[in-house]
Amino acid sequence: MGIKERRAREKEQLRQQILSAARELFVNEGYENVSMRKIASKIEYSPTTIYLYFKDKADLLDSVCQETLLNLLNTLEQLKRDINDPVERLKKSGRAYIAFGLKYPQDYKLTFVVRPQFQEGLRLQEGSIGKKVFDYLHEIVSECIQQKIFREVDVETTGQVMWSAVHGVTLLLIDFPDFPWTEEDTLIDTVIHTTIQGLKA
Amino acid sequence: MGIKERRAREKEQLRQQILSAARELFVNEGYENVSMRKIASKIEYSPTTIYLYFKDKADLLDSVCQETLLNLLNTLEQLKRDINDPVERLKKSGRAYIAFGLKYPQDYKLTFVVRPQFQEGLRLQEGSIGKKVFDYLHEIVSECIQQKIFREVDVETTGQVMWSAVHGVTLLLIDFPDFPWTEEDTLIDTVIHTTIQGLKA
DNA sequence: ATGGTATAATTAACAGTGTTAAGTTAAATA
DNA sequence: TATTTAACTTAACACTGTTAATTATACCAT
Repeated sequence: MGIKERRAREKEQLRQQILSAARELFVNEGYENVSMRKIASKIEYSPTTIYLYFKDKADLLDSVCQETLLNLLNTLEQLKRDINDPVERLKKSGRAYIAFGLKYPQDYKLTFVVRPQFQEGLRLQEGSIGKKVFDYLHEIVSECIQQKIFREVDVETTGQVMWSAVHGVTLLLIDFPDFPWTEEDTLIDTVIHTTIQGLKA
Repeated sequence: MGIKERRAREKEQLRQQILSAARELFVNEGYENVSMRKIASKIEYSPTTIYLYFKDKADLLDSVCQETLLNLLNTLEQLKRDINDPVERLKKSGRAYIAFGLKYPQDYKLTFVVRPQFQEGLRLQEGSIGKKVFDYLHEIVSECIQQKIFREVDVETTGQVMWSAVHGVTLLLIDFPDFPWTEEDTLIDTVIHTTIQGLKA
């Protein structure tokens, strides 16, 4: 009975091999400049083998991004345990989100900029990791409103405003590293602080 | 002596024809889904003719982008003349900026996301239109601070915070069109309003 | 151990891409 | 009218993602 399991294990192993080859190439050379043949040759399989494990190139990208999202989610969940005050949690979470983006800039862009472009009609599916990340943000914001710390704007909008701010500054810092930014941490803190203040007022 | 001029005029005319055919296709079908052959057939020339006028497909998109950025700049300059109150001007400018991004998502992404990545070490080039757009923002923010409407944060940081907000929401709306956003205009207004409030407080 | 079977991986091919080199047509000059 | 020059097209190359058909491999029952 162990044979089927070993087989499944081997299959999973190859899947992971494809996945990590794809990530490395996507990150280093850009999604568009990476062909299925290039990925295949990296792992020394024929190009079509990949199609036995992933529907198409976009699906492969999607799987790579799911992994990234999972990493992000874990980073955030870690914070939830340690902090009680919702505003403080929101601040720290925002910082953590941005820090994650800056630590893995190419993975961040792959997930939040490239993937949507090539996975047309991508929505936040129920149960998906992306949904969970957003739910996490949603939850904190929700608490801030319940405790009457934020003014009465509906939860959805408030969360989306917060997301816009952190997403925006993350991408700007990634894409224009040579721009004369004010000191990085200052900028990040000011973005978060300003947004939170704006939501209070 | 008029012949050379007529020829030059005709050449410029075809260049414009290519440009506007490309714009229309890029806007309607997305840069990735538009082939050189498709553009060529739209203007009833052979595909290779385009290469007599533009270096490659990226250059074609770049030219489209420059034109539209110029439009944006003109739109903003118009606002400057019509509105006196700096806060009101900032609001309207933010909305115009976002509206531009949503109308020409490929242009916007090319300028502010894709190009910086592939032209490593690229700053907003001195004299470029992108730079001028940022300078414009800088100028308004500067006035808001001078008039003591905004709290005392230095001009650079304030401008960058504002940019982060509009950049963020623009990209999110472009990249996740199927996300369950609150009504688009509501979100945009709230982002701008929140950021401005946060900068006042 | 051998024949059959399911599964995994490959080869060959299609229709399309951006782009270049070579060839052709048309127009302006001498 | 012949020649030069500019504009444009044809044919081709080296790719791309992806599918159908085919081969090789590993397992199972006899």
